[in-house]
Amino acid sequence: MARHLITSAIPYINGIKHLGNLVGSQLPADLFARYQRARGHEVLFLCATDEHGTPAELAAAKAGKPVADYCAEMHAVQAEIARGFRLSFDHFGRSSSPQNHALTQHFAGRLAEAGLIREVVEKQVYSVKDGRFLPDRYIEGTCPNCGYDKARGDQCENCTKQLDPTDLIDARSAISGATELEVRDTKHLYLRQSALKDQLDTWIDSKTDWPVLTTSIAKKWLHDGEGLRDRGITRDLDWGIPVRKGDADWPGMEDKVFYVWFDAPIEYIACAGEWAEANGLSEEDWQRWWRMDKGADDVRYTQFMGKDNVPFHTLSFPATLIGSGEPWKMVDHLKSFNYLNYDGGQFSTSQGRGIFMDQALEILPADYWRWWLLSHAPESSDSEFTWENFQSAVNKDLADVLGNFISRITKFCSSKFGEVVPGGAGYGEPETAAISEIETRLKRYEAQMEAMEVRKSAQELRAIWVCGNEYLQTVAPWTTFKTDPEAAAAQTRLGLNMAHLFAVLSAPFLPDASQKILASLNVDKPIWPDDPTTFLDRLGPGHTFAVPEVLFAKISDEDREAWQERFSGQRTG
RNA sequence: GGCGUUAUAGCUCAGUUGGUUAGAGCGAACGACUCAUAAUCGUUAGGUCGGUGGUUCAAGUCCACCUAACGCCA
Repeated sequence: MARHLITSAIPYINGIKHLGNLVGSQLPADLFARYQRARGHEVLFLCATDEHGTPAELAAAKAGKPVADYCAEMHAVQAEIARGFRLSFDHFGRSSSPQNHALTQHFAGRLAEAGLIREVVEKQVYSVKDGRFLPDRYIEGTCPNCGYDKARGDQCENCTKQLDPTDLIDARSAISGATELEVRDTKHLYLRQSALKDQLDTWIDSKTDWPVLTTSIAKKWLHDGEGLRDRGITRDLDWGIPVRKGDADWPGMEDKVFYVWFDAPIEYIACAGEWAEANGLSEEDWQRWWRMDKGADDVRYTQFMGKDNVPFHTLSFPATLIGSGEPWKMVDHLKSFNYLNYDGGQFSTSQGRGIFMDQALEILPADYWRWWLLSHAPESSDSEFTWENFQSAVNKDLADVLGNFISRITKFCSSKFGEVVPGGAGYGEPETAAISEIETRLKRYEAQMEAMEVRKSAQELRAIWVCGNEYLQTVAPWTTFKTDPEAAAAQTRLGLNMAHLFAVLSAPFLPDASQKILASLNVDKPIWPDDPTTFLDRLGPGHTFAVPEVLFAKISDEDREAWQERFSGQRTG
């Protein structure tokens, strides 16, 4: 039994994510986690919310709530939606957890001891009235370029020009409106990533099985221009993890917090600690997943993320781990995704364009979205969501091919033999042929799932469903029944066993539908069909079942048009 | 303006290290079946692989230039 540590990129706290975000990390990670569990492996699947930083503070201010309260509420909302999509996290943590505070401070301390932190004095805008330094985007004023009077210190939203806070005319604090601003010296910490460049380079080179997309991004950051640059890891904010050197104070850094990019990936580890705590487990129980010296040497660690996150996972986070000098588990496999486009443009959180996770669940059950998104995952390049494509794929694949198969075989059996698996003859030549075909495809399905080839896995799974319809069409038990009921009984028996097989194989993609089929077939402990020949004989004569409700309703043209209309503009509420 | 990505049948996409008649699903046409959610199964049609030139015995697959779309940065 292998051990799989699986993490999905952690979604930012300020609002509900769209389907592009979902398919870019959480959903394929869930597919992989469910598959590995189904194969009987030990899995720890972790995700969390990324809660620190300026956008969280701004969103909280906009909502008129203390930032801690806002984050707690949004975490609950995101957790609920994740459950709605059947994302099977072993724990859905928070980067603001006590565990992450402690661990982030611990790493900073280790890095400082190793001489990998340097202090830099910078000039930054200070608001006397607010009594604090202001991040660039907390400063408003008139744009020197276009005259827009609500330009921010980092960029003018009106003319999109990049700005420095000192460029603004009549600059004021976005918090209080105070105009008494001055530029003061402030001290920040930088992680000396450049000192780790060679070690990172060697480490990347050892990952010969990584996709080119991934290694080329990493290599580009390592070698372009001056090479890997040091990065600031602190900020002048209230909301975040206080800068400390392990357990000790960090002189001169009293009012600072760590920058969100530094503490967010550390949450992958801290989340395991949260998981242990939530389940009444010990330190050792989570450390055996993360510490090479405490049992993690046989763990296979896979990360899922969108392509924009690759540099953080291939360089910044590994720099933290390597720099600590401690034996932390490093990522083995890194699966990155491109972007999903929406009807000719991009999904956009800031512009409210596209379909958001909560809205998706309002109109259709999770399985519909899971199937379409996974079978069209943007793996090799960006891919495109259109309502027409969604409608036809869902109707054809789910309703016609899988749903109808379950329906026709259970109803046929029910009408001729009752709701019980019939006995009759043994399997003959057509049965052997069908089973052999399924076996071939099953091996391919398993290989694609192991390789995390999401689209190809979906394709192969669908082909397996088709085998069922093909078999029924070939042997035609409804005709056989008229002349040879014994043979028809055997054909029906295999059909029902195929339904069982399909349910088990489909579970990673379609957890709800799979569960419904298994329930109607009276199977409570599904096992993986390592040997299809014996598996397709598991439901023996006399085993009872019940005809299930229709598994997948079709999407009508009217529905599609209504949704197309509803989601054509910006999200309003 | 710089960098990068993409450009394959009507649509959404596969095409490993260059090698026989370029593939899948949907859609279309025709046929079979009637157990089933007017579902299913089979057959067929459809592409000078964005354009031009080059390397090679051989290029969708490598190189150069061009065009278009998109993305990142400035």
